[in-house]
Amino acid sequence: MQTPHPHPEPPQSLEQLMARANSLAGYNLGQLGEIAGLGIPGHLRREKGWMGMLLETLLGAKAGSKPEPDFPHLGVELKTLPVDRHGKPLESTFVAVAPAEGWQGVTWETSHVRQKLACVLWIPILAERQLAPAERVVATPLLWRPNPVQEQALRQDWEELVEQLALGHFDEISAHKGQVLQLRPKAANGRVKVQARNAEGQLVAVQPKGFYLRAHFTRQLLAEAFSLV
DNA sequence: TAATGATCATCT
DNA sequence: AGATGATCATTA
Repeated sequence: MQTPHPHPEPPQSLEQLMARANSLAGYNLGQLGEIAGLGIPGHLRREKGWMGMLLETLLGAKAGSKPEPDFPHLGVELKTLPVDRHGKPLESTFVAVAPAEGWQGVTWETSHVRQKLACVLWIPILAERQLAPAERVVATPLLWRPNPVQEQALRQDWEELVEQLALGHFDEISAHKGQVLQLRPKAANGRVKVQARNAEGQLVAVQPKGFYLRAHFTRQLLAEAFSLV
């Protein structure tokens, strides 16, 4: 096992990326934050993306806000996943923004959701809320591609949700829709608005939304990967 | 402003 | 407890 490097270059191969990811398992975030030379917050109330940014740094992902996979050369998206002591996800997982307009002609095959989920490096982190960030522990990583059953479930939800968006129901869709994929607010706050067209074609100001994976979906994909089957 | 990284806070 | 709706930091 290698020792984590503070600021590695982007990995040149999938094998190198996985070797790095495996080398982080077992460390707590206090140790890793120190290795990376980052400040370690006492809580994540104001730094909700801190765990994700830390893992990006240690794995050599491109920092910043580019609309690209975290490892473009490898086609791999990095996602940290907070889990409880049993490995059960504690939160849903943000996937992609849902544009308020322009859905006509968009298909699942070319969708950002499918592209983002084509190949994901999941880094589960024991992150129960009672644990301070420094005490949270990195678990065994999982390189995942949707199997046919999973992709079909994602596709079905995506098509149902996008149909509603295309029909002008952006502002009416709640998080209750979708078995594995849902739409939820995704904005700095409730005053942020974007323009959408309603069912009558009128321009209306709506709160931005994003696609999220339900926790039971990520729970199942972890279970399938790590169980005996 | 819009994209990245997500978790928080509250209600049921 | 679990899920929904709301929110926070940073960067280009």
